[in-house]
Amino acid sequence: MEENFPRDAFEDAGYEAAVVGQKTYNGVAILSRTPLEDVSRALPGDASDDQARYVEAATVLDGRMVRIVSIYLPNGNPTDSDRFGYKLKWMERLRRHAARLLANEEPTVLAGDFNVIPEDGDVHDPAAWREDALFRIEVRRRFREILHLGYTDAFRALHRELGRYTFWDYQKGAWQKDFGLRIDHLILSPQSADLLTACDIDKGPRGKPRASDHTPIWCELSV
DNA sequence: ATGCCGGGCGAAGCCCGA
Repeated sequence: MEENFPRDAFEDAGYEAAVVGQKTYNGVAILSRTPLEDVSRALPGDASDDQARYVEAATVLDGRMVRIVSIYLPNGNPTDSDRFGYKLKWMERLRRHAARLLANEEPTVLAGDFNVIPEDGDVHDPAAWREDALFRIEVRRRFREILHLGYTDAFRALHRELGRYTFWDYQKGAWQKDFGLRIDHLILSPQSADLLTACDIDKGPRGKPRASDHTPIWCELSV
């Protein structure tokens, strides 16, 4: 819930926040050192969808409007449940909206937990994951459809190496064995891809006590 | 083919994640 978000702590640290949350389950946020404007709190295309999985905001940087979209894309497992259909529909809504965002011709970043493993090299054991909702061909196809609109996977644009992950399960010693997944992505519009100077995954936080099962991915855009 | 972790919720044990 937004009222439980530690807004004051972030303000003290110099950040404004755009937050969308719900009890127990989902939540997304954007933090910015510069004022946020034009905040959208839902992914268009289904007014009945009340899951807190989308927030979008713009801010002016160096006199130029920059737009950030923060998402928590549905997991979709099990694939024989309506959760999988919800994921596919959510991705189709995201594609439609991503197409519309291109018309702004702004530096735009689609960021977050996409729950999509793009390719074989993004999972330790592709064969074992083939039928999982994170790797099913229908899901990867929809992810590629978004890229093919003209977006760039920031990490893959700057790194050819395989086996670089953003998530490791808590179970079965996945972290110790480096059995991970690359499912958190920074997806850039042409105008932001033109400014991309660096992108990487920071494994440090995942190794700490009581860590999240995800670890940060970051990128740098420079004029 | 999942629930061996781990967190949230809420005060035990279920639900959920990926």
